Amino acid sequence: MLTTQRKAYLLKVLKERGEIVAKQISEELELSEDTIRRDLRELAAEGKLQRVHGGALPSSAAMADFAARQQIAPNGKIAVGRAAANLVRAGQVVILDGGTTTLQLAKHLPLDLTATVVTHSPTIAVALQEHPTIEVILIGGRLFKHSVVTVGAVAVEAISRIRADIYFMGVTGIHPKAGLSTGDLEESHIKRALMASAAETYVLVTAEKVNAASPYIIASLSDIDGVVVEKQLSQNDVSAYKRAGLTIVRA
Amino acid sequence: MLTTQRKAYLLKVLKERGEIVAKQISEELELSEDTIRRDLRELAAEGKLQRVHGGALPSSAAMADFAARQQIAPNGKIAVGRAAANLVRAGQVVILDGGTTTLQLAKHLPLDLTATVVTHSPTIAVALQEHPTIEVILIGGRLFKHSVVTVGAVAVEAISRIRADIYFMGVTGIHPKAGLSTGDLEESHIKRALMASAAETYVLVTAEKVNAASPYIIASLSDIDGVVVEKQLSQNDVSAYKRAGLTIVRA
DNA sequence: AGGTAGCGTGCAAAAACGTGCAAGGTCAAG
DNA sequence: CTTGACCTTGCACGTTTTTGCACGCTACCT
Repeated sequence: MLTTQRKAYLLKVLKERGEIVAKQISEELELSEDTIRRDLRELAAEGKLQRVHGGALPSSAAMADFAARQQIAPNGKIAVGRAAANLVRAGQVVILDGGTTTLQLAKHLPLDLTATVVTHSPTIAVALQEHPTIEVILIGGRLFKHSVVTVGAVAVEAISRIRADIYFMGVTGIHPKAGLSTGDLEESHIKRALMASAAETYVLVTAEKVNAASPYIIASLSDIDGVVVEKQLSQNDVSAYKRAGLTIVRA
Repeated sequence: MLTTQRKAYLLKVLKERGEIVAKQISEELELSEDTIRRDLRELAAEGKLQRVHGGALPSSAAMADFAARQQIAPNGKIAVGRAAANLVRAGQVVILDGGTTTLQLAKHLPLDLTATVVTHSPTIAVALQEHPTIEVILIGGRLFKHSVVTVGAVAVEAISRIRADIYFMGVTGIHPKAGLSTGDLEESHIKRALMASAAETYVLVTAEKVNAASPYIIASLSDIDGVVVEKQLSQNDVSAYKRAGLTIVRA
């Protein structure tokens, strides 16, 4: 095992488990604690993590967990969410992705709207619990903690049995050539399955995600029907997507 | 558990519950009171909290106000939840019912516990998202809004494919003759399905539910293995359940 | 006023730490 | 192909930190 690999592993563990216990890692990797400690010291010097007695913890709020991200809903996300909520018609079956932007969508659904919402995000299910006339269908499966959505074969299977009118997708990047992408492989599969179960797919896009790409490709622009973007984006920024034939909703 | 995490945990508890009781925390974390007291002393020195006899309080009045609002869970539910959490062993597959008492159970699972939690409650899934080492399996289905749990054929089907070690059930009534009951028919079906998928079933019972019955019967006392009850209940109250062969855990 | 629960201190064992060093491996110049 | 510089890794050693326990003191409650 190479040093670089080992450090990557450490950062991965930190992200997934939220902590690193030096002794535990040394057993997992069958290396001495000294080596692990050395790595931790170096990663701490690079600012990638915070060294503590016994192991390491995430360096800062930069690695902020989902709970923290949730509290600070930027205006962009609120605007995009509200605009997308207006696209929903009475009686429709709507699929809502997980994520902070779609959560804003859910919170902005009109109180007199009668519709069915399908989601794989327990957070959104809880948020819609107070809505009087919306029927909620929750997709089960293994909980992917980082995004707080269910993933896995069980989830894909459940999704395949649903026919929805419209799917609102969240992404971490949208790019004219690379298409839509996200940071987790499992999630990209789920998003594809949700697309396949919906007649139309709209992507919710806040400014920082435009012309960006993440490791895992979900689909190309030609596979979706429209995007909801922040009003502040320039004509230049959206022209490529308009040319691709997408409906542009400015929030 | 790392020292730094423990201090973070203390501050979190302080924020959520509005107070810290040293003895209580030492039981939750399975550490000596000395260690907790030392931590409290250090945090007090940093001005992060105010040390008092028996534990600690928020340093500022503004914080105390916020904390007080959060503290809505009655002591009985907290005690029963905590006692039930202690029944969980490392590596087990645990089914958690929906409800406020089981939510307390989830919140009191030791932070270093490795286990799998199966639940049909999105609320519990969200609460466990912060837990570092617990794998969460969410049961999908139609959301029954009153209790915020999934129900229906899809849920029953998903449950039937799971084999768990122990199931913690919430009820609205437990009665020596009528057995276990709840207020919704769909939920009673789900609870039966969950029982069938678990090797053992424990029922969480707060004082007001003892010797009460609701419209829909879930099962008889002979179908379950134990109950977790509040300590305040008299011997008289529990004797009927003891005679039925149930394990009684007093919280 | 007396008993109990909580407190702080000192102490010892255990765990984690940093440093220096040697064995082994890699790579490139000779 | 050999040599030497350089890096990585595990171990030994002494140091520091952490933790639980024993002891006597203090605060709180009845």
